[in-house]
Amino acid sequence: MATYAVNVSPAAPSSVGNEDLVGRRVLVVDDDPTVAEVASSYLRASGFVIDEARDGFAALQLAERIDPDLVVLDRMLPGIDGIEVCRRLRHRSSVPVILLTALGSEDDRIAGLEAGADDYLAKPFSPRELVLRVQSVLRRSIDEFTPQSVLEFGGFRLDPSARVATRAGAEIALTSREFDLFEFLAKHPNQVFSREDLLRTVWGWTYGDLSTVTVHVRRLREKIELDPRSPALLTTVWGVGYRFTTGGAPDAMV
Amino acid sequence: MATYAVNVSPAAPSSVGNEDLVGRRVLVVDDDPTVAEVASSYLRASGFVIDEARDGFAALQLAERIDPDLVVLDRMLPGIDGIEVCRRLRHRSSVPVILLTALGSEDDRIAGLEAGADDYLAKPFSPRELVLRVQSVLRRSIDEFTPQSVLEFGGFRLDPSARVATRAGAEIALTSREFDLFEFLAKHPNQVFSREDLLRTVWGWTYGDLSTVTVHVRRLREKIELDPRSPALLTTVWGVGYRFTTGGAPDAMV
DNA sequence: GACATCCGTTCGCGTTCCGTAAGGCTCGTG
DNA sequence: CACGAGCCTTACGGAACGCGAACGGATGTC
Repeated sequence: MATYAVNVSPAAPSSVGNEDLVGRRVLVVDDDPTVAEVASSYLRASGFVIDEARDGFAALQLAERIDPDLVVLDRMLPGIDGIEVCRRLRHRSSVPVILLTALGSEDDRIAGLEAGADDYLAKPFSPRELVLRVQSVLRRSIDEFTPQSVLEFGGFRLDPSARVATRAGAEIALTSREFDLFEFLAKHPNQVFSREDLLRTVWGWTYGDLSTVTVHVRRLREKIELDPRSPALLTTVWGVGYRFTTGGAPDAMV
Repeated sequence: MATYAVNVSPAAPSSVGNEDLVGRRVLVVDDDPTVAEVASSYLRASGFVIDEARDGFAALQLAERIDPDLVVLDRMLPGIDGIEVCRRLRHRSSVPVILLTALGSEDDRIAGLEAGADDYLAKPFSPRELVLRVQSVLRRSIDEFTPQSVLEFGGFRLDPSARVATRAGAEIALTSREFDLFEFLAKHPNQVFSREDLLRTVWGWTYGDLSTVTVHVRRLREKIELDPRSPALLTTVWGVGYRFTTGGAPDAMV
């Protein structure tokens, strides 16, 4: 089944799979042992490596030592306040922070965002949602700092940073949209996407004319398919959407 | 005529529109017929397909059979306690659970969190709010780009995300409905489903012509059975329905 | 300012798929 | 063995869908 974790920015097509998240270090900061325990065990079950701190001071010290990939931070803490901890964390690193607020009050949210929190969760929260948010935020931050890798498959080569596509060394002249579409499909091969899916992820629209997708698929086919009349790579799945196959026959040469 | 993808709730930062939720299966578990009835009718009005159970045991059994997308679970149940039901549900699937608690007591909340509930609602609840919570939780649990697990059995291979079915490596050309039917049956082997069951789960209808199922079963048989005249995998259980056997003879040769 | 490029939209056509209806067959029961 | 209900098979019409071609507007370039 599918999903979405709250993404504020219009659906970024992430290439980071859940398996890339396994082993990441998460620091859980809460003075309530029960809450911390529940959160930790769920996160651990999802493959994260967990450290815990009971107050702000310990949190800062620990963060310094272990350099976590993400921090789950309670807003209300004995000693240094959660907001302040967040600010100080941010002062010397760009570690993502998820803030746990007492209630979804507007003030808390604003304060949290100002302090540099990446996301927040109102208490009482569901541990499963916490896991989803952690994964989502981590995915985003990994995306951001991972240099875009070049995609190679079946004679094609896609360079996202240069925005150049070649087949057997020869450049394929793609327009901007065509490249975006191609890139997304190439990053998620052997998966069917509906026109709505593509409109949301590639175009970043939540509504719109679906035939836009149809036409662009057609144009893309014209440039990458050997025989655009009977597509071999970018195939239509009737009543569902489109699927990109990198090369059922391994390395379908040109 | 243009076809539009419309997101009904622009307020929510999620990219999953409400239309994606229509037809999802919700299991409502409550021993009080009045409560169950109210909840069911409201959810049904919002486009969900509803099944009901009166106690924990029936709930677990039904969940096994129909594989719901979400469970609305009363905390107080005759026989097995709601919390325990939740825990057992979680034991073998990741189906989201919304717990109905007698009152927002702290103990209930903690116990629920530990058992893995996704959200709560204190009784008496507003049916309107229930619908909203169900939609919200479902939206969260839908992760679009995480490929689903591939099913393999007796020479067959079913890839739900690619929507490709193969036997011994050779692709079987299935239509959309045929694939859905095949997928559902393959996910619940050795179980008998009535035509009503299939119409509800695969088609997402609560009423309709049962012969629709009959015909599709026949069409599916034509494509997956070695001898469609005497089916070996998708067999008829007279007066009851259909059963799919992954390979009565272990690894039914090709 | 003229031109080329790209993008989103529109319309008509051919195809595919689905649901339903009708008749024949099969299985279980009395 | 006969009957009836349940199931299978076939055929068909309509609706949904995808495709191709072309148009007009917006944008950027020379």
